[in-house]
Amino acid sequence: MSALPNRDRQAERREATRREIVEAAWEIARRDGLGAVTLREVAAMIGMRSPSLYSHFESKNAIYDAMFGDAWTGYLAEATEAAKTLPDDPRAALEAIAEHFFDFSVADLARYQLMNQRSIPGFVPSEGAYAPSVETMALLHRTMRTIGITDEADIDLFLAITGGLVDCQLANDHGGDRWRRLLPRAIEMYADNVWRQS
Amino acid sequence: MSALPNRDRQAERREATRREIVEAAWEIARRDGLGAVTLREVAAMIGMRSPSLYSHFESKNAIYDAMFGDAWTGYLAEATEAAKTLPDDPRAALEAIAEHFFDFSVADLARYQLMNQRSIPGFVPSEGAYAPSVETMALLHRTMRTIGITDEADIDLFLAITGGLVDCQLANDHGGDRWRRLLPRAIEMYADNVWRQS
DNA sequence: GTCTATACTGTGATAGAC
DNA sequence: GTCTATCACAGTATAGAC
Repeated sequence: MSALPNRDRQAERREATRREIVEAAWEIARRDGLGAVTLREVAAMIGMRSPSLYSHFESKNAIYDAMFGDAWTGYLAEATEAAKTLPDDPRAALEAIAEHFFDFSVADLARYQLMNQRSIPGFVPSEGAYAPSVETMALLHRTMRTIGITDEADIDLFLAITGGLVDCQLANDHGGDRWRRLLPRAIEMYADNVWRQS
Repeated sequence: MSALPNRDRQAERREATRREIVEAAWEIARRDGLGAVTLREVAAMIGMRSPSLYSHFESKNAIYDAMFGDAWTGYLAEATEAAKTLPDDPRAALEAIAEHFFDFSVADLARYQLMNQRSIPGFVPSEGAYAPSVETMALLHRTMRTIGITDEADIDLFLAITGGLVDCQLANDHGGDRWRRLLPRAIEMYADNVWRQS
């Protein structure tokens, strides 16, 4: 359908190869940890030599960068979908948001470390890869507004509580639910505080 | 005074060299980040070649291990001291504990990453280095008991809230006080929840 | 444009001389 | 204990085959 069908096919092929590389990197990261990803193994998994990766990514960190963008884009998509079916009750809505973030985070340690911790020495996400993260924050602010929370400090506190529970869960009880069980209570506590005047 | 003065002097000298190595590693970690520590630079800082470090530490991770033990020993010492002069008021005591932990954490990012995050790929603290961390938890439990908090879930929630604030501060507003300012309110919120029946 | 072969630098780690 | 020399492996640069 395009005026330049050849270009499109090339671009598609190129994008497909980039995806292959990133998917291979995710596989290693999930299996052996984020720091265990090596260009040689990524290349071997898709039948290449490591220098060939440089035809598609300018550095190893550029691969991490694509993974970072991937992860936040995935979360943004899920959160956008979830925002459509939030409970009407403000407290139930808060809990739904927190539980969704918690379960998403805990489902993939490597992904969480890449998204929310500075786990790779020297890696700083690019502006482009950071965009879906910023967009996710914007979505959170809009959603919180519909719940009746507009004060930025209130949102900051919500983020700290939710993130703190996730961190404790992953660091001290990986695979368990010791902190997951505290989530409803934590949200109740938070809601009591935010709406303590009314 | 010893029966084997020579042995003592050797042991002292050996321990002094170990300290030199660890201090050099801390200096690099604070300046360029935890992951930027290299054996060659550590060795150069104390006038050695890198292979010589292996006479004192069996691996690079063993140096990280000593640093990990260092950091928690330092915090345990401060916390033990601080526990002696806690306010009588339970809420004020809680806030003092949380503020002390927060300020200690924020004062040194590299130290915090080593103590509380899995920032070094493949590094797992040894049992010995972990001991002061366990001891710190025991101290926290004892202190919380004097405040009137005995339920383990209550303590877990306290840890999550405090740690969450620290993480947000370091990740999103390093050097600022955006989450530090929320700490008194967060502790108030927590106390309201813990003592909501009374 | 895509991939390979080769090679350079820096890393943690080891072997053996002194 | 500390050195020199060296290793295996990492990320990466370059030149050239197709």
